[in-house]
Parts: sequence; C-alpha cells; structure tokens
Amino acid sequence: MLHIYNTLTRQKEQFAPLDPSGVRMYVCGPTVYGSAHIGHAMSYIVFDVVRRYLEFSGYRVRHVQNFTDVDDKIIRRAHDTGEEWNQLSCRYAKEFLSDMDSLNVLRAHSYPRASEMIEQIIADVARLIALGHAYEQDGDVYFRVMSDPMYGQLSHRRIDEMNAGARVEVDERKEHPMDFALWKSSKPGEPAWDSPWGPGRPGWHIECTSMSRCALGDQIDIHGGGNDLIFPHHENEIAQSEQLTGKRPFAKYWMHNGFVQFGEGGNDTGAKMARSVGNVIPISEVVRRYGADGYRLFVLSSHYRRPLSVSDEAMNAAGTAAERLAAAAESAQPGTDTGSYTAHRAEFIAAMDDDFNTSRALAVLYELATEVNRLNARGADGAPAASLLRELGAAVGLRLEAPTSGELPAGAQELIRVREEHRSARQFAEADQLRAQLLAMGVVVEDTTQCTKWHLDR
RNA sequence: GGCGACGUGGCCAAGUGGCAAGGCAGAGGUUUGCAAAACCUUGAUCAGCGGUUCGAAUCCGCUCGUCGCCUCCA
Repeated sequence: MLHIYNTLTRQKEQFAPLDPSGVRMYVCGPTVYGSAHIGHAMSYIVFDVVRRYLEFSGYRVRHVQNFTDVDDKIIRRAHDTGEEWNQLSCRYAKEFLSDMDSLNVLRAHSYPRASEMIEQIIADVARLIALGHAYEQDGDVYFRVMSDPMYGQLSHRRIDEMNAGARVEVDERKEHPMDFALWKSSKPGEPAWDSPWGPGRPGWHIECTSMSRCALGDQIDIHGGGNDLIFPHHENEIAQSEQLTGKRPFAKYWMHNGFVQFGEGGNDTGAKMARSVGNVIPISEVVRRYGADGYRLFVLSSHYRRPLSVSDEAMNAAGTAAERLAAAAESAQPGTDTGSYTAHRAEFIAAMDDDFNTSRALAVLYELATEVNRLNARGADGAPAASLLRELGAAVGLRLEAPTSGELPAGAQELIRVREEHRSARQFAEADQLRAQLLAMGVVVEDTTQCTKWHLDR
C-alpha cells in the first residue's frame, strides 16, 4: 500500500485517489525564459518516477504539466534579444521537451500554456471578484487573502506572522500586503489581452488554477513541484481554487522535492542552483558525461524530499553504477518467469510504497545485478534475475541499455577482426597493439572466454 | 524576526528505539595470454555535550556547523 508524504498535513498518508478509476496529477512546469538545468531535471525525474510507479502499481494516471509562457522575465528577455515573447517561450518550451526526452522522462498527457488559457483565466478572475474574494484596483486585480480563513494551510504560516517580515513590499493599492495579483494591467509594449479591467495579462498563480481545473477538474489527487513553490505559489493556488469552486481539498496530496545544491568542496559550496543565481549546469552536459541513466541513478540514490548535493565524484559514481546495471540487464529474456525472485520484488515494492524510498529500492536492483553476474559466471541461468532487474528498472525509468549501442568508427570493424586472428594465432603482442589502437579510436575491446565484445568509450 | 530541512565510513546515501542497507573509490584474492569485466573478502558507533531508557544514530534539551523558504525560481 503506497504512502505519500503530504506537505499539507506534514505526514505520510496512505494513498487513495479521489476517483478510483484514475489518478489526476498536476506538476508545475517551468517558466520558459531560458534553458532548463539539472535542477529542473531532478524535479521532473522525481515526478516521472512517481508517475511510472503509480502506473507500475496498476493505476491509470493522467499527468498534466504547464508551461508558464507569459511573465516578466520572458518579456524582459524577449525585449533584450529583440525576439517576440511568444517566439522565445516557444523555443525554450521545445528545448525543454527534448531535454526531458533525453532524460527518458515520459511526456505528460497535456502541456497547457498560460497564453492559451486567457479566456478561462478571465472568467475565473471575474468569478472570484463576484464572490468577493478579489478586487480591482486601477486595472489590476488582487486576491483578498483575508477572505480565505484557510490561507496559510500549506506553508503553515499565519498571515500576521508573515506580515512581520521585513521583506514584504507594501503596495499602497492593496488592501493587505499579502494580497497577490490575479490580473496585471499591461504597460505599453507588453503582451496584453482585453479584459473587463482593461488590457492586461494573468498573474503567475492563477494560470495553474485555471489550467488544472480545465485539464483535470476541480479537484486533483497529486500536485507537485519544487519545494520553493510551497510559498507563495502553491499557497495561492489553493486559496484561489478553493474559493473559486467551494471544494476542498483542491489537491489531496501535495508533493515537493528538495533542491539541487552544490556539495562540499565545490566552487559554490552549499548554494542553491538557480537560473537567477547564474550557477546552473545544463542538462545536455550531464547526459553526455554520465548518461541519462547515470544522472537518474544519481537523483534516485537519495530521497526526493532531501536536498541533493551535486558533485562530479557523486555523479560519476552513479554513471559507473548505471553501466554495471545495464551490463547485467543484458541477459534479460522477454517473457521470462521471475517467480523465483518474489522476495526481491516485494522488497522493491515495500521501499517504493514508503514514500518513494528510491535509495532503498535501488539496493534491490544492485542485488539483482550481482545475482545475475554470479549465476552467469558459473554458467547458470541469469535470465530470470536479469528480467526482473529490467522490469523494476523500468518502473523507475531506467533504460538499462547495453553500452554496445552506437556506431563503430570507420575501419574499427576490420581492426577487431584482424585482432581476433592474431589472438587465435596467439600473437598477443600484435593483438595488444591493435587493442590500444582501437582504444585511441574510442572503442573498448573486452575478451571473454567465448568471444570478444566491444563498446564505445564514453 | 517567523517557518522549515540537514550534519551517518575517503565520497554519495538508507536506516528514526534492539547487533549500522546499498553505490562509488581503495586494499587483498579468484578468474583471464594480458587487460577489462565479473565474483569473493575487507572498513564507520552515526557533529559535540547532557538527559530519558534494560537498550538510542534513532526520543528530549543545549551547543556548534550547513542550507532552504518568507521576493522571481523545479
């Protein structure tokens, strides 16, 4: 039985979807004003694993993830580059999807964009005004936090306590300093849509309320995102959504992942990674250096709610481990009976059921890999263990592809063949020389008692 | 000032009251023409101090250290 830690209640709860026929899951997507980095990758890998494991457990999942494609940063960035704001956001959204593909993150069923949701957003804002939960002020519309007695329920903060903080900028036009914008009037040159309050654009928080409701209905099962979104973004989403529909809870389980940080000894020890800080590592770089499975293994080696310290050493270790798992999974056979490994399967499920304890679950995969190698080494049948390894690996999104995949450089095939001839003639000096030559070409050759294998050096 | 997270072997990391999972690296061994891979063996009393308990990494208190949120942010 799956248990999920719910930020709302601050405890692990037994998972039961609102509607038994399927799970509705909404994950906050990126603001597409620039390239995604490995912090985004970590977050979306985490929710990819959540989704995959729910499906592995037999649930039908509907997964929706938005793109924030209208916002101050996008407008500013577009202004700087001379590009149209919608061109810029489209470009980065596309890049985001291909980055996620490269990481083997399953595509969501739908990717709504704020700019395509304007009509719905205006209707929702108008309704919030009609209900007395929002008010207009010079073309801006604000949500009235005092009208929501539950405000602060997610972040566990009280309005008066936050008020004491020195960093809340006081805007005279707001009734209360914590009131937040649902609709922003536009300045000249900014993207704008007509509304009952004049030309403007949606505030950040309302888009998720409208998109989530549009794509999944008034109430959903899982709402996810990085833990920096707890306040104010998710708090505000709850306030808007629940006041709008009169239904509670807006989301039954709130899941938040910890942040990628730089580990000890790095240039930027302990610091958070963020585009606004300017210390990001691009996704393509880690995929190239450690492989998609390697980075995923690195992410899953620690618990998703904990901060994840990146270091070359740790990611490298994960990359090496990924190669070992992939090599072991090679002896898998489709349709093999894995019945003799029920204990392994049970332990994997127990670990994952405990709020996605992937670190514990991975230990099962490593054990299976060792088992496969042990059996194969003494000529026994490693296929059942390997097949289970492949199956459970897939449940957490590991491809476990053999390292052999890829194209041999020109002439390498011939060198391998010639080397084989030397070996069978016991001309080892010549064979070793050819091996060195192949290695220089990026081809690693390994001899076994039966045959010679090769794979590309990474 | 308010809210929260964390400090486990060289590195990463699980465990949250009963002999400290797992990965990577290192060392020794088996195997191999050699190399690689693989397999076997091998290391920590859990930031510090005090307390509760038959028993604590795990509960309580204090101290030290690190980080996040309260402003855009996965």
